[in-house]
Amino acid sequence: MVKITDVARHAGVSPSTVSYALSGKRPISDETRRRIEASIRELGYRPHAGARALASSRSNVLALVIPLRTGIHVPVVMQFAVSVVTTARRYDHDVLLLTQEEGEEGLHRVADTALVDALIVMDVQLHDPRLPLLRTLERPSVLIGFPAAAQGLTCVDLDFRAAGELCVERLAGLGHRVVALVGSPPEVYVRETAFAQRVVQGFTTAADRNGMASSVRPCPATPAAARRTAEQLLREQPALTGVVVHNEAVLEPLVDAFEQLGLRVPTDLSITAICPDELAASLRVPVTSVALPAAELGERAAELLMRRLDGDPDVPEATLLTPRLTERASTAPREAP
Amino acid sequence: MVKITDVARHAGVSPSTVSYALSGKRPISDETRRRIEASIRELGYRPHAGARALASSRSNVLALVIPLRTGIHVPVVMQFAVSVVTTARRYDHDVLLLTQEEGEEGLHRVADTALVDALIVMDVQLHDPRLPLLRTLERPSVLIGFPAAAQGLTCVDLDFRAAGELCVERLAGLGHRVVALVGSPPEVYVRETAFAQRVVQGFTTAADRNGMASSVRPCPATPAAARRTAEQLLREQPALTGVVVHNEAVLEPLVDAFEQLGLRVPTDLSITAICPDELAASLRVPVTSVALPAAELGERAAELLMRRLDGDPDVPEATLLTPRLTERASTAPREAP
DNA sequence: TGGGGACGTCGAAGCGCTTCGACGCAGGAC
DNA sequence: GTCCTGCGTCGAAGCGCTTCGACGTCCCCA
Repeated sequence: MVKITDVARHAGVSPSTVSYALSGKRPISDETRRRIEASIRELGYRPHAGARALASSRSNVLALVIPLRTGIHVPVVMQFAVSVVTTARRYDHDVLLLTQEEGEEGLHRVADTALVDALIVMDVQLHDPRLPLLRTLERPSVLIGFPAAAQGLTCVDLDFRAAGELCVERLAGLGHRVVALVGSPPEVYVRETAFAQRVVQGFTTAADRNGMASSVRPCPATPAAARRTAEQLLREQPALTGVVVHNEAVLEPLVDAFEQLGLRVPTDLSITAICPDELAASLRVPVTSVALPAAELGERAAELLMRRLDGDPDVPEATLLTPRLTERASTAPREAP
Repeated sequence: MVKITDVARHAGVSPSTVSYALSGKRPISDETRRRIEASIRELGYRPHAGARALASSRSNVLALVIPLRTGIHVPVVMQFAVSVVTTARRYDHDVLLLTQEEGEEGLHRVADTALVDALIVMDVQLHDPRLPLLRTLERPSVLIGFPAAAQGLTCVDLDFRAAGELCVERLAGLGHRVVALVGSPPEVYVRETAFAQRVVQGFTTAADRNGMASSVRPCPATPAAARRTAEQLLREQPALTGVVVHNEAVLEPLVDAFEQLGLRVPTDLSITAICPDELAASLRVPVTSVALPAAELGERAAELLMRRLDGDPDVPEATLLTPRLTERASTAPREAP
């Protein structure tokens, strides 16, 4: 293994000079820098990560905690993770993958051993047991999702409340008066996943504001459940003409189910969804949707973390991305009755 | 930060004794060990990862390189990753996430800086440009997938050739004489992804062996493409009664398409697939399938790597998992003509 | 009864890097 | 001409841990 002393000798300087040339923390003459760079290239030098971490108390590694639970759309998690990795690399950092299964002990482990400099935590619950820990940890963290009490924590998320409202407002603008929300699987609400509840709030608020008849229905992530949900909705709200779907897994089967029950989309029934754009656009009937910007969320999270690591004093605590609705083929004005 | 010297003082022993108590590399009396453990607990000591890595030349971190490309089923990648992380943790290791985008430079970086002790590389191509690098790297690696020339490399994969054969043999056993393979998207074959080609080989071999009429058709990962493929197949092979699907994304739309074209599954058309069990089992018509054992592959890969890190001299180079077929509702004996 | 292990512990060296203080030197201000 | 300042570089200390060799003690066997 070639080390910094080898480079120093080869370039005719001291090890500290090589270190400063690499880090830029002290001025180095162009001439010297060039010699050092040449030596590094020639010898194929790579600084030892452990030695660096020990001496500088910086590992240049971020921890990313991903959820494993059911009811969470896997491609979204993946997109997010990839985006975090890509962004971290732009700032010369790497990403350590943790599963939620490891729990608080896992967070402690990687933080207290200085394996990582900072953490990104996904799938935050309204009353997440990890919050106190994250607050006391000596390393900064960014949460994806907003817990009930977010003070002192850096949080990033899509504004799901506004997303719910946006979907309803769109339907209202098209003249629909009776709407329903097909939500995430029941277990997601049971464990008080923040974003799911916010969608419900936004949906309800906007429906009330517009004087619409509305109902909310969680839905397990299976085609059979989708079909059952569609049947129940039509039975209980025969005048239903607008549906908001916040459940990636059943979006397609749900559309199919409605059509098999005799409703044409969008002629008889308008559908809007909150889901990744790729999914909405790829369906047989492309669905008008509010995008779930997983990649942007990942990027933002990583960037906020880098700012905090840089000691930036005014990193915003709350970052809510504004939802954007893309019109596709699943929405139309309500037919005159 | 509490360090090993603090623990040593608190327990009334020398730092080296604490270290040996922790690593078990030298015998320590029960009495002393207990005192040390108590001190560790009381002080909340966690060894500094960087210092450890520097002194022991072991970071206890594995690199996992995941593919980003199109045509690869995301949930499978995720399952695999989670399984690697879980298994690595069993052996007290963590996992650093790299994207394929980083390429050979990324491999070099994490290996040469001693950030990681070993690497797991997914989505290996038949003639993967990373192979020479992996061979010369001073750290062990395990590949998921078999390149054309695998000597000197530790590889793990499902036996896709056998999986292809198994699907055909099942159809043959049910009396089917005309079969087709709906494969992965064309780009997967273009870049010579090993597993896709092996399925084709197995399929063709078994079909020939059984004197069946057969055809192979790559299929883009969209419902529209699935429908088009179904139509073309029926046009070109009107006597078709058996289909093997090796393409997660189109499995469901393909079944739908066949049914819409007037074929009942399994009465008129038997279908077998190579895909994750969850997917096959969750469809409206549960599909007879050969499981893609992502979790098991991940576990095997991590375990092989741990053995190599332990210096085990006879770690097998090739590990091919035997495919298992699960009978479901999509296959039936061929109707008497 | 003496010698040789095994056991349990310690001290010191060193892993490869960063960083702090110091120092020589050139240039500008007076 | 002197003094000060800032630039560019060096040497040494030290980050927190592991590991090697050494040493004392005890026990067992000849």
